[in-house]
Amino acid sequence: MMLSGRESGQQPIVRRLNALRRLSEAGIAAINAIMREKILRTAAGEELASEGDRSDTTRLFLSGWACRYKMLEDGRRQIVNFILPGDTCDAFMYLFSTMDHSIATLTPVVYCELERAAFERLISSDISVAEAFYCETLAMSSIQREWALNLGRRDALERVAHVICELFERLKVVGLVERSSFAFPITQMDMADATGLSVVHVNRTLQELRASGLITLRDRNLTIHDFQTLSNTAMFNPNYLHFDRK
Amino acid sequence: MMLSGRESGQQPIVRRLNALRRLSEAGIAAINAIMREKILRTAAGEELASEGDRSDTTRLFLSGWACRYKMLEDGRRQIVNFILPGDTCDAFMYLFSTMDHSIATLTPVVYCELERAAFERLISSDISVAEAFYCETLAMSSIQREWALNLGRRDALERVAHVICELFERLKVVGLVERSSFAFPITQMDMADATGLSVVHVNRTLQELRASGLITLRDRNLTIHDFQTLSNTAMFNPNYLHFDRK
DNA sequence: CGTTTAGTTGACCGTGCTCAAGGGGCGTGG
DNA sequence: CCACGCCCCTTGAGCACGGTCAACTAAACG
Repeated sequence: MMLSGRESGQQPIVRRLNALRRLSEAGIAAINAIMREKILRTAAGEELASEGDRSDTTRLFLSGWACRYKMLEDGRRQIVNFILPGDTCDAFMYLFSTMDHSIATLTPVVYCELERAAFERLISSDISVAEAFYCETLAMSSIQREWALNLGRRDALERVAHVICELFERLKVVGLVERSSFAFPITQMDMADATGLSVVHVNRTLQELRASGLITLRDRNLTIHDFQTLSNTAMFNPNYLHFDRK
Repeated sequence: MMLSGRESGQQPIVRRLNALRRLSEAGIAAINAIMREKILRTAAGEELASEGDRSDTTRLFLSGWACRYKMLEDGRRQIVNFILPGDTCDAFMYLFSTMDHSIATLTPVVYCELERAAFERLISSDISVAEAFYCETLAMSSIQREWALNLGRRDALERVAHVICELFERLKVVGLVERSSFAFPITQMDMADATGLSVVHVNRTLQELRASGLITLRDRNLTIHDFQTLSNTAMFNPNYLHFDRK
């Protein structure tokens, strides 16, 4: 599928929002304008927000990977979502008093930070922008539902395959996939916490996927050799990502 | 905790929204007014919406239980959320072209159905109403995250205990708990699909909870004898429900 | 009454966990 | 420059949590 010239040159925030809902030219301009304001850089392994914190700032992720996670008192951790370039983090979260989960970077990250007022100004400037951010919030919710299905009803092989398929589709939309290959910067530990498995079992599962020739994962780079078979194994249906741009 | 007179007499939609975010008097009036329009009744086991459908109507649940669920091709089912009296179903979902999950009633249900236009009129009539519905959408998202933690990192006993604690708190807010007892109309099969366990194991787990004196479950009625211990075993932290009414 | 649906129990088994040990790569400091 | 420590990946062995299969009971319902 070819991308139109209008899309392929855009930065990830615009690409993603535009995949969720068609942005107007004015909307794109407004987003690009605000993006020049406050750009921050963070190292890997930093906690950007913690459960219990106040939640006043919205973050627009430009590059790098992060995750949302929750922990149990005894140290068990569950990653509930990955945050990828183009993702918006905690739009509207300021309506609640506190964060119900934490956010940590998995790699060095570059993002644009917006105070509540700046974000509200942005969404009130253009209806298509507002709707796109609503869609982004709903899409996060939809991904959470799919993850519940993943964690509750898929076995180890299916789970790992499913996470890989999701990452592939999400990265593709923001232009970070090149001939079925993409940077895959997370550790097997992170993968374990995302799939509800142990590190040891994730290791064995990845080897199974490698042995059957479906993927190559080397030097933090993942190549999908047979997406059809991989997505069949995972019973992956991309509809829940809502990249249909109604 | 005593409820003020203003709250205890309200119907569940107002009680729940008001727990998420303080409603204005005008907002409460607007909700009560619209609630007189189109009230529908459905039997148990009916599918209200199916994955892939268009999603134009918002439903406000007045009584009975329903669930959101997703299925895999081979029949495995995961309940991703319960829908209880006072819950709003698919506000803003019309921004997407299709449903990413299905909704089915677990008991006979009474709800108010709003077309997109009617819902948009409602939220544009009062800012506190609009914000309360935004909060409702965000709260659903937060519950999904907690469920991912539940499914990924808690063992069987903890999972079942956690679901019971959540239902207890959510029903309490809408006034459906009486001295630690509440109607518990779902089957062990439903519980299994919500916790990612098998029916057999849910049965054994419930018996374990009964044997340790934490709960009584008989005739579709559940009593919690020791909420403190139950919520400790579940590592239940009610913050994620966001009943803090910032 | 027969049929269906929900709950219960037992026996066996398998997926995935735990524990443990070892290897490779890389950064840091002596 | 090498030694050391740390992080991440890998592999093996044993085990346990929870699944599957099957049978039976009880209640609900036509």
